[in-house]
Amino acid sequence: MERLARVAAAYYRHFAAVAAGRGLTLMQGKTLSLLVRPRPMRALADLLACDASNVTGIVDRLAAQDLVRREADPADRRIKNIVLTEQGERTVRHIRAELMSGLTALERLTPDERDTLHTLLGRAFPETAAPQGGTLSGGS
Amino acid sequence: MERLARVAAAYYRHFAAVAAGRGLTLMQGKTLSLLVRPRPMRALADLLACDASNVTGIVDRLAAQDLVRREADPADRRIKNIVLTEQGERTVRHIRAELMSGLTALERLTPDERDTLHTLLGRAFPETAAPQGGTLSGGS
DNA sequence: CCTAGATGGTTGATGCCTTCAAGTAATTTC
DNA sequence: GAAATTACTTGAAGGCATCAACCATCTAGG
Repeated sequence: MERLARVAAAYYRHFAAVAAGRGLTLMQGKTLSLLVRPRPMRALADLLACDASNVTGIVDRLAAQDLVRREADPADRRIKNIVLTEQGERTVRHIRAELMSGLTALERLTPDERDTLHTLLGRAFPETAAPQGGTLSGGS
Repeated sequence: MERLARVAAAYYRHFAAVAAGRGLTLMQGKTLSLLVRPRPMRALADLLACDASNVTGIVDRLAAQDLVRREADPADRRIKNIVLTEQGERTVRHIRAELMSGLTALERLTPDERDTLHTLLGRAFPETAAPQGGTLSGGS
């Protein structure tokens, strides 16, 4: 329980450090890694669990670094879809790679143990079951 | 791995919500719950993994709400020990209680499973082994 | 069609956290 | 006792969180 708090803190610090290595903040890194496919601002706000007005600023800063682009939605002109630029995709790949390489944590467990861990976390926190915002498995 | 990210996020949101219920921010709540016993500012900075200059402001705000008090250290007059006021102790108790009651998560597991989870997390993240900043077990 | 209401996004204000650089006071080291 | 450390504070600049207000657009009801 308390260990969980520490693990959570360690994870966040690690992520923030990796993002900082590329001149990004935690939220900017999180946002980038959500953009495996284009998403409207509103979707980002939901996934980041923050106010929509907040996303405006975050995307502004990402766009200022040319990592992201706003694209008008043809079907609904209110919507702006956020898309990774090529540089943005490169950055995401790098971040993901560093996240993994730095996270030797899970390699200290056997595959069986990893599976157990995953199952237990899933049982304990069913509400974290991945809506559809995952980094993979985009069943359209 | 990705599940870990979600669990971490969920944990933080929960903590922040509980703190907000008492008019506190996440960092203020964290700080309060570290004060099971008096600690110098520097120790708080280390435990919170943030800059010392930061703690000044956090403690200022807690002190302004009369939850915390600065006490001069008799042995080293540079040091200011931060102590919970009575109201601060009440607040900590409430926060801790709400944290537990809201966290039915672990009750979804059997004691055996809880133990396994704890062990696995400990093996995967040995660096989170609890220096001595815990909320209990203060073996002086 | 056309008004009323909901929805997507932006802006502005305020407050808190974060990082950095600089500064004061007290302690340690030589 | 001078020099280097250490504990804490201050100030400036940037980012995130929350809230209220605001346009533009879409959707419903008449």
